[in-house]
Order: sequence, then C-alpha cells, then structure tokens
Amino acid sequence: MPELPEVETTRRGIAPCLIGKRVAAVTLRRTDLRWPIPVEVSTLLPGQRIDAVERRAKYLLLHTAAGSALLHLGMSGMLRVLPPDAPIGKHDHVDIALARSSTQAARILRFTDPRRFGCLLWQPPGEVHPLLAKLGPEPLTGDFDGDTLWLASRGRRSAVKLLLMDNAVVVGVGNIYASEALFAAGIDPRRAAAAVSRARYARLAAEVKRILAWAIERGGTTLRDFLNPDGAPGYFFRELNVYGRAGEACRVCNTPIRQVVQGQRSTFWCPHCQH
DNA sequence: AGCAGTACCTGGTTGC
DNA sequence: TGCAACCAGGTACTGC
Repeated sequence: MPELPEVETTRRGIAPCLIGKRVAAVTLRRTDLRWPIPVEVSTLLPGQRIDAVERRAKYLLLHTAAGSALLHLGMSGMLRVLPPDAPIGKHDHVDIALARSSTQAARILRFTDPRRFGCLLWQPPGEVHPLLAKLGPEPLTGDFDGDTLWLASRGRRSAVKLLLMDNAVVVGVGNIYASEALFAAGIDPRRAAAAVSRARYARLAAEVKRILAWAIERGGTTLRDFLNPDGAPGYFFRELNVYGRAGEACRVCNTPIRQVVQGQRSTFWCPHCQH
C-alpha cells in the first residue's frame, strides 16, 4: 500500500540489510508483473555486491557495479527481508538471496505483490531507465516549491488535484496525500489549476512537504514490523483528515466531508474549509 | 501539449 | 450463504 512515505520507509528498513551484501541468487517464481522481469535480473545481478539502495519517486533502486535493479511496488507490492527458509506465499514472486556476511546471517529480500501492478526492471550502469527519465522533482528537496506548481499550472484547464498528481510536475504525491495536502492548504481540489494563485501554490507545496515528511516519520514507527510481519497496525488511517471520510464530520468545522471522482480516482474534501 | 479513457491484476467489501 | 458488482494507496499508453 505504497505512497512515497511507505516506499521511503521500506527503503530505510531494507537498506541496512542489503548494503555491502552480495547477491547469492535470484529466484523468479513469476515474471509477469506490470512488465516482464528482464533477463538481466537473472544473469547479471547474482554475484554482485549491493552498493546503495536509493529511492526515486516511488521506485527503489538496488545499485551494483553491473547495473541496478529497479523496483516499483505498484498498488499492492511489499518488500521484506526474511530468513532463507521463510514459507513461500501465493504472491511471493521474487526472492533475492543475500550471502551471509560477518555481521549478518544469510537472508532473502522477498518481493510480494498480489495485484502484480509492481515491476522489477534493470538499469544498466550510467543509464537512466526510460521510466525515470521524465519524472518531475522530488517533493522533499529544494527542487520543488510553490513556483514549481505555479509554473506547471500555466495553460492547464484541468483541476489542481490532477496537477498535483502529475508525475511530470512533482513525484510521489499519491491519491491519499493529494487530498490531504489540498485540505491542509485550504484549496478546493476541483479548482482549475490555472486559477490557483502563486501564493496559494506556495502554501500547497509547503503542506505537501510537511505532510509527506510527517508521514515518513510516522511510517518509521508504524511500519517497523515489515521484517517480521505480524500485527500490521492501522497505518496512518486514523490520522487522515479527509481521505476515506465521505459523510463524516470535518475535524475542523464539522461540515460533512464530500467525495467526487476526478481522473477515475476518488477525491475527498471539506466544502467549508476548502475554496 | 494536454487530457480522457483504457489497461494491467487480485482481493476485500458491499449489496441483492 | 452465494455470488455479482464494485472498489482499491499506481502509472503507462493510446488517440483525440
């Protein structure tokens, strides 16, 4: 269930178990994910040492000298570090076995994805995978601010929520956080992107940063169990102000939260707090 | 160029 | 209880 904070939390969880380790073997039980898993994952990755684990947008990259494994969790993907004898579930499509090291027993990095909207691809050294080539800036860096949004909004006739979710404008703002950030900024998600002022975009960008950073912090505590997945808690759900709360009272003004479909996705907002 | 629509897939929930 | 319909946190691709 990955938006950017969950992907970043996953990265932080698995990175210490991977960095400096050598890939002992790759087991592919299914290769028909969002795209077929390319042969390089089987032929080039084994034997390589993982030098770094990076996140770009909602992609994770396992960097080695021979190239990088590029993972996306889609809607239902999950990555866990497990003992080699962990029982294999129906949707456990890929295991990347990690060689034993002086400080860690042998482990596997297991990719599980019931819906198979995720992917595992390969990026040769020194290249940028085509899927990454046209992505906008990372929301939590200085490359993204209100003017990023304001400039992108020129000449757009679609709604501000769709602009916020456009990966060419800014990456990592998924359906939940788009609604939440617009609520925090007091902007009606249906408002035409071109009709939002530069000042309000500054506020919106600040809220995107604040909410994503806060969720990553929360993810660090609520998702800590992905090494031994028992009792996964209620996530950040109890903290949401508008998402999934249609008909319920706004936490600020008690007005019922409304829901509308934009771009085939549900949007939630408070008609009193957002204009 | 921007935008709407379609597609990928399984599983949980809702409603008859 | 059974089963169909609907919904889900993502995103690339097509065609207008």
